[in-house]
Amino acid sequence: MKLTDSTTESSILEAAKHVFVLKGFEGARMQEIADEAGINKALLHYYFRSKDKLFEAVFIDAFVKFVPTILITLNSNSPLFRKIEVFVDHYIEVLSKNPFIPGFILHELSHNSERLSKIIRTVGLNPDQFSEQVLAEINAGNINPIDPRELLVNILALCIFPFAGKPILKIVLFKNNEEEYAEFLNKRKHAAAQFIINSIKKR
Amino acid sequence: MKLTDSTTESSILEAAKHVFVLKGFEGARMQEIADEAGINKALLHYYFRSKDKLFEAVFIDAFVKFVPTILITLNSNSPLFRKIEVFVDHYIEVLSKNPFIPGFILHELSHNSERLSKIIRTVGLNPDQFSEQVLAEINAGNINPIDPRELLVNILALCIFPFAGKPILKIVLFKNNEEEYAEFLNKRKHAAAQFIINSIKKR
DNA sequence: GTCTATATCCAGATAGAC
DNA sequence: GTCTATCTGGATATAGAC
Repeated sequence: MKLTDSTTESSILEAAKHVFVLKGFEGARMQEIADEAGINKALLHYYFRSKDKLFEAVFIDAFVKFVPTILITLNSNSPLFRKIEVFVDHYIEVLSKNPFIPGFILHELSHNSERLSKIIRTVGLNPDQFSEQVLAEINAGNINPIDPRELLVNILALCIFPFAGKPILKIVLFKNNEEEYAEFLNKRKHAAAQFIINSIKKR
Repeated sequence: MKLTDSTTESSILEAAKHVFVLKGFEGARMQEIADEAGINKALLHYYFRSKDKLFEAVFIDAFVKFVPTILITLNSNSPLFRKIEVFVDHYIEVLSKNPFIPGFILHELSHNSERLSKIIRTVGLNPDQFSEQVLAEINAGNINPIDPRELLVNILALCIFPFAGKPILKIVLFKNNEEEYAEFLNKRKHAAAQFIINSIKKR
């Protein structure tokens, strides 16, 4: 978009992303972002007019990076079971490297749905192709009948919830042990896919 | 706890709960809580010393009301399949009446895990009895092998995610139509339980 | 472009009358 | 207990020198 992709601008964006994702819009402080970017507050306002604008840039970036790929993968041409395996494995892997993104997106979306919903629509998420595929498999007698939207929500829930709910799950299941939780997530790449396929597979 | 359960105190708590749950700790304003309770800011500080204290009262109340019942139900004596059906139906029903609670608890827990994790431990959540039951069913050859913790997380994920992710799901799946989403959640009480049971049931 | 200094605003908290 | 008025700190944002 900009030709002058100065180091400053990108380091601001990087710092802002870090702070906003961790603290949320309301909890984030411009001072902290400035510190983390190694500059001062005034420069933040020079590059981005306001906290609002800076946040919007960060949110759009995170949203576009993490959400549409969901449907791109699910709308691909792979056979259904393989698609589910690949998706779950890939998405849990990505989220393991960005564990705070789900909570960030869900929270900000809940609290600014008016302002941010236009972003969602701009991206143009469409689950129709996935739905068609599911219905075709049902008609062919390969899987048990299920509302494709239910299946889609289930897949997303099983991937995302372990991250959004990490703080409490880690305590309840693993006495707050970080390594064990990481191992749990790793096993889950396979286990969650298997759980889904087991449920819909005709036997 | 207090003998003088004045109307004022309870109306403050009610207003505070409403505002905190909707806006989060950082987003909430004492002024808004005072307005909603029909009093002024000074009285808030008279009853609860600070915003922090008021928040803690609200959070504990919400947490104790919504989280431990999860495990009480799952640790009951019902047979596994019936237990899952009852739990899913009951929990989706409860959350339908308090749709913002999941996001509230998950978000605040993520951002104050140090301060709030003692609350979690105080409540004493223990999934062991549920785990035992699952393992017993596996050994008896009634269900397919599965890590009980995976199963627990899956059940919670399928119930909670549709609420935490409501803003985006409503747009992607139903073009933002509220009634259709409510109907989706209603069908889900049965569909989600069936999805789980299908997956673990030996056939 | 980058800084220091400052303006402006607003939220949490307190003082003190009633 | 409840109010009005006020203090105080901190956060966003701007002015203006370099």
